[in-house]
Amino acid sequence: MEEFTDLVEQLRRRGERLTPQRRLVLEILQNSEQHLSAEAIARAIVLRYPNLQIDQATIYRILKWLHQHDLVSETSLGGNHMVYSLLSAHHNHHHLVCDQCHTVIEVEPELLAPVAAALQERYGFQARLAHISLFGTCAACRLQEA
Amino acid sequence: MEEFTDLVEQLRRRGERLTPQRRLVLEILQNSEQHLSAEAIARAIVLRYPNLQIDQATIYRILKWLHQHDLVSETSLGGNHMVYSLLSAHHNHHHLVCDQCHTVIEVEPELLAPVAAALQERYGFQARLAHISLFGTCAACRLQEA
DNA sequence: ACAGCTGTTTCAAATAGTTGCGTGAACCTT
DNA sequence: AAGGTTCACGCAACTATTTGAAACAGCTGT
Repeated sequence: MEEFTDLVEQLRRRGERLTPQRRLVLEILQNSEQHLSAEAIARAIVLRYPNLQIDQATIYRILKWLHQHDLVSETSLGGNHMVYSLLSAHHNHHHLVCDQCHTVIEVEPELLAPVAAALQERYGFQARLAHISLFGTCAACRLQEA
Repeated sequence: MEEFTDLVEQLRRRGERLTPQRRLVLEILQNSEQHLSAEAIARAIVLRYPNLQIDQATIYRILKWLHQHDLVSETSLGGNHMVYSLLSAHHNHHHLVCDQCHTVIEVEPELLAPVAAALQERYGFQARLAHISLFGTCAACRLQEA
């Protein structure tokens, strides 16, 4: 809960407006260990506050807004929808997604740190490398091919 | 044109079925230097053969099929649609996409080669790193922020 | 050239996400 | 606490892409 007010304060300090809808989405993300889809967030809201309901367009706008402020990641895991999760300092990682069996392997964020450094140095580009997905073929599926 | 029959033969050898629609999409991709959206491909087809018309669902299915066979890349450049391009040995690259000004910087594929090697070695995962996009903030936009 | 098996095309409908616009609410000022 | 400005919300319409099902067409063997 402390983290929650933390985020709220962080946003307020940036001059952002805090609506109940925004607090709600933040709360849901805060209380989830996993990546959530926009629809899962909507369901979680209704589950927790059965008489509330947030428009889907609003949820998408809030997620985009949080993403722009670098508070959540927006990731494709190969399915037909994006998943979102809070960018806490701990618990960051990237994803290896197998195109064949759709398994997702989580890898340490350090793996891409040298890339980020190189981009910064050579292009002055500050890459946002958080919860990225890389697609390919996992070890098990490679074996099956042979 | 030689490359074209090359691709066709490559697919036929794999036992794939070659329909006029597939040849057409291949031809369009072959003759384009740039990344094309599905809609751009449809337009290009009508432009070249005004009395022909391929269903959009077919175009999407063909593009997915070519992507699965590692003949084309499927990339998001931050807009609301994917772009596709032939994976010729030459002319490969990755993209740095600025979230603010939407500028796209092309970078050499070698930049991610160490990552691919590390993933292979540590996870047995064979990553498909071709025409990937990394998002972030470009040098110019970073200056403006300060 | 023909027949048949199998995979592909088309059409229409579904899904994920976006956008324009009018109303309403957050936050600043007083 | 009231007033006004600015921006977010809700609704509905729209775009990009996917999927199911039925008709159709490559390719193989004859």
